[in-house]
Amino acid sequence: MGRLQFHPSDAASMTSLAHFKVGVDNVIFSVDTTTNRLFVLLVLRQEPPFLGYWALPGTLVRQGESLEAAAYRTLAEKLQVQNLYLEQLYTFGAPEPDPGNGTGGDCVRYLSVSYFALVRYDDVHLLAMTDQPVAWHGVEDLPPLAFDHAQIVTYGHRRLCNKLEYSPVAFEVLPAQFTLNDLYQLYCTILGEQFSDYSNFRAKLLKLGFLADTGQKVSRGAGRPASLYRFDAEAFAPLKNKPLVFV
Amino acid sequence: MGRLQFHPSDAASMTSLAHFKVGVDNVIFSVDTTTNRLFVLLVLRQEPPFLGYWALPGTLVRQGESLEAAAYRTLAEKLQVQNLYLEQLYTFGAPEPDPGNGTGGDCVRYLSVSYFALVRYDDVHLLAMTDQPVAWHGVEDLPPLAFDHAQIVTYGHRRLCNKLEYSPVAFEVLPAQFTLNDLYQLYCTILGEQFSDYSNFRAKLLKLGFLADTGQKVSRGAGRPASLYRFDAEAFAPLKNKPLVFV
DNA sequence: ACAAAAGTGTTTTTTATACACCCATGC
DNA sequence: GCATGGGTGTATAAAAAACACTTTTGT
Repeated sequence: MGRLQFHPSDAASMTSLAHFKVGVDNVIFSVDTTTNRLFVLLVLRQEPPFLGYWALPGTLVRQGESLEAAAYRTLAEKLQVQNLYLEQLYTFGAPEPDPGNGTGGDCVRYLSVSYFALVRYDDVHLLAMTDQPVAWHGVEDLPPLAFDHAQIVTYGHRRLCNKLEYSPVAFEVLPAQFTLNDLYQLYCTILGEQFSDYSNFRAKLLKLGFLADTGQKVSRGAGRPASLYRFDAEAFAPLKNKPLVFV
Repeated sequence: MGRLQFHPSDAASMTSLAHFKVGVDNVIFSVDTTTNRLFVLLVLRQEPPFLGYWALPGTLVRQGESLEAAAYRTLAEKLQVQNLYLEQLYTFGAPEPDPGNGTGGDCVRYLSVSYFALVRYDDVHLLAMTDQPVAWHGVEDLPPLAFDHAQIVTYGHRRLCNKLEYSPVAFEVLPAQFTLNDLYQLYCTILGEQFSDYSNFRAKLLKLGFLADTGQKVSRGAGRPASLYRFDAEAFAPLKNKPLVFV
């Protein structure tokens, strides 16, 4: 991918260049469709700084490892999940404030590339095998986070809302068969309450033509049983890359 | 900004971590409103690799320098411009393919953070004082670019199109006073020809209410003189952060 | 029977789109 | 006058939004 137009042989300014370690931080969202809560995955730090604070799962990039590979590696240590598609979010790389020890800017700097994803809640198994606690936290109810991870989560949430509106990510997160109300609740959970009338939401989604009625019904407590639908990827294919709006 | 949850004291895996130099590459767009051409700023490389190829202006990040600062610094060396607002585009950081010299992954890696901006053509003065040629190139007519800069330009163009549709960047690029046709031509130049009827474009923009008629007229050759408008930032303020669509 | 949830339809209001047509100026 | 570009309006279609109403179940 992208490289630079400078090179090690460009020795003139070499001495003053910054040395970096590069890390990746993952903002992994999930929705518990039974309680309708939006969660983000956090780990409990076991070392300073920010010992005892919750933080986004991340790691430093190793030799020969791509950024994405590093992101996937950290997650593989903490959870088992199917269909994980990470998307790059933002790169934070301000120099750390000079600690005042007179070493100047000569020390190693840290740069953080953040990735985000939305995963199906039921497909995730959190791994307790590591000594580092891992847990879902409701985004509306986050503890104080290490570093500026709270901002990163906010940034990721905004990106998630946007994605939801113009791409069919919702169907990667719902079970294979779902009711239209499930779908509606999911949108409400992520986008907030007042984004559309349920009745109009129904009509709009059905008219798009990529929701196939399976014929099966499901009854949840009182009330009329709902039809179970599935996402028809083939019917959706021609709409790909179109600027269609889901809500 | 963002940092990591690991730290130099985490020495266990230290040995296998990658060392990075970090560079920034700028995708600077501009529109020549007289010829209606979309340009991107390129520099001619004077050193290998890709000697003699055109490339995006970039530099390596120095000690104590933020990513953005580095991006602005490179540009300051190559052009004088007012109102330059860089926006982060993407971070490319795949490990370079092993050169096969047996050094393994132990060498320094390069990571590129790209930024993009749209600048007012008339506000730019290209600086020839440097030994490196700098020039505008039409995006529809690019020479072969160094590294994968062609992809970065494509990526930036897509981002520019999106920005144009939901934010008032166009007015940062037009002169303070402009005709509605100027505005229309600008949109055509960036988005491509068939995006909207001129007449409907007019009506839509005027109804939004943040274009103030200055009362002045300008006559350009034959035809009825056009009204000069200006962007009314105050009238636009309440629409900020709204998902309004410009076209 | 009644409440609850699913699903359908109707009405009203905006937007989008495609034009036709009038206006003011240079030549 | 008439070609040229600026500017206004209209007619049609589509979409968004609000909400009334019917259907089918559990209790």
